[in-house]
Amino acid sequence: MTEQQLDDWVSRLADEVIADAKSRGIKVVCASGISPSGPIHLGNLREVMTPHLVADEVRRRGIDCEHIISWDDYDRFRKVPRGIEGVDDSWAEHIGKPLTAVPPPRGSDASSWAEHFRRQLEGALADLGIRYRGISQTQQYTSGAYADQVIFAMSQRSEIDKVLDQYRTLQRADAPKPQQKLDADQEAAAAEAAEGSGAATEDDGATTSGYFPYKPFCTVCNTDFTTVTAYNDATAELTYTCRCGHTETVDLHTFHHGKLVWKVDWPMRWAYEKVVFEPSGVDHQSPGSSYVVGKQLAPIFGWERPIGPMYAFVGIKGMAKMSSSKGGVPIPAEALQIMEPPLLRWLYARRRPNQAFDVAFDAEIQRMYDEWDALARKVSQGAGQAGDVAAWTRAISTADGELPQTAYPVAYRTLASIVDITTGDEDQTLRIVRQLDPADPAPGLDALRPRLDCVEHWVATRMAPEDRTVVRTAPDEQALAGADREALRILLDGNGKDLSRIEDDWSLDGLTHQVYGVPKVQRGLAADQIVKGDKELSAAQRAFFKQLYQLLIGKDTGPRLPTLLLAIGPERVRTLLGG
RNA sequence: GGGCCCUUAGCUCAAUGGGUAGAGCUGCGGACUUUUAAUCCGUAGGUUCCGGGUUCGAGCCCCGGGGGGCCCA
Repeated sequence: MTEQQLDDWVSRLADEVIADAKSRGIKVVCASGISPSGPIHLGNLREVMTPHLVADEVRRRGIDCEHIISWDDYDRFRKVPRGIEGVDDSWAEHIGKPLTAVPPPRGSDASSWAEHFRRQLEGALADLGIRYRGISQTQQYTSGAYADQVIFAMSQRSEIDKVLDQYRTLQRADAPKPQQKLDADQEAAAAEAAEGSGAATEDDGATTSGYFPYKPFCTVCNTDFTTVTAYNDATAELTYTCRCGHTETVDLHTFHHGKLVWKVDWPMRWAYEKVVFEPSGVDHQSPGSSYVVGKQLAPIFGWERPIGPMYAFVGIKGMAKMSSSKGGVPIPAEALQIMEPPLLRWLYARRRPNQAFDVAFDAEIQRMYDEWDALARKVSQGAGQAGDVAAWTRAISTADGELPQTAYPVAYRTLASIVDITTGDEDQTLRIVRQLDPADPAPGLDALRPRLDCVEHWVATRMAPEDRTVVRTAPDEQALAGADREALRILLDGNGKDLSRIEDDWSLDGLTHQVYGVPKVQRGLAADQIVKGDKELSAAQRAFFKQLYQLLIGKDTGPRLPTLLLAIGPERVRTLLGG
């Protein structure tokens, strides 16, 4: 099956990319650009996963290919993100500095803001089996790697300005007059939008003294609140002034303390790295966005805009209050605490880039896992449609080999329910798990990992309180008083005939026999008598079970009783059931 | 005001470069002495958002419109 070429959206993009690289006589280079300006969330992961999947498909076909990740860590620190632990308003003093010159959140041992957030992602990328070459833009710019490109861009500034100006005037001409007052919400949203990232809102380099696509960071205060006031094309000497009062003339041949504005920086790098494939988010779809403008700017640098689908946003389903108080949207590392790498890969591989999807952190994750397990079963039987098989293959493996998988996969929801009632007790967990399939019992808990670790983390941090099973610590005397005491006595002590004391066979099977036997002997039947289609008996069983759940955990329903009893233990069961 | 994406069964989505619309979940029915399930089998369910056009043939391509999402101004 691995011999056969996969057939899905990734494969079709790879066809395109390979053909393009071939026609230009170059190696396939797929690129991602990540700005470590704050937590790099699951939406940003699409920026990495999409080129990764394409690059990986190219490699699977035995064609040389590279995936680069440009860390845009020389971007300016725009604003202080809210809700990040160890960060407060005092970080505002760093606004305008390169991200690598901003201190990391308190408590981090990273060397800078950029490194702190970059490292969080790097760990997850390793777990996900993503192979790439990381390129720090700080490193590139400050080393002078782009010096020629910077000087070239400056020499082409009127050309560049002309392109950018099309959109500037277009936007003004088409802008409708504001006809109604904005309400408070709209105003706040507008302010947020104006202040926020948004490639198109970025300063494109226009100043009152002319257009310059390069912006220096001030050598005194290290911010980019600078204005270029003069430039000499013959000598590459540039003069700037800064908000802080500093003024200086520098030679761009040797001065490497600034960067091209984003809309110019991007096309320059396409050319510099010979990028053939680089997707972008839907925020680049509007006219005047860097991706649209880049199509016209790339030729100036002797390149053409790479193939680049727009990818839709990734939503998060079921963020409990804990995360909202904690502030941000979850990052890949957090997702990997509750789901295995192949599952996360699958979520990104199964949907085409233009489809939005959600990553579930709530109980929906159980359904996701059910689907995943069903897919694995289907594929192992040789069934499944082309797209399904492709997504599954991309999820569990890369061109470099297979990712670690759980040897003995038990359904996520089953494990969740077991971990919930055993509160993580390993002996009990193992005992219950081994009962699941007596014909092929789990060899040990290690065979259940890493999925079990994910489940334990999910139960501990994400399971909804109302779904949790909380065993009573003391008997509910009132409920006990109204209970069917005879039934409880038979359950605990037997009926002196075919049901014995509950402790006598304290096993899953024994307890099953016991709990189902009680309503039968109460009705004069043998405890193990086979009864078919007796509606009354069914009703009696249900009522009896409901009573037990109430006495044990204060709810009408819960985990299967034998399992629950096993987890609670005989002494506590006797206490809670009155004797 | 402009742009991009989406619109298929109750829900989530498929449909190898036009060729009789399929899965999963849910629902319903049944089996299993084993719940309100952690099993298995069966089954129902669609005017493919609407209107035109191209074609022998359109879920798919073209035009117009509706609805939803997002971006920009």
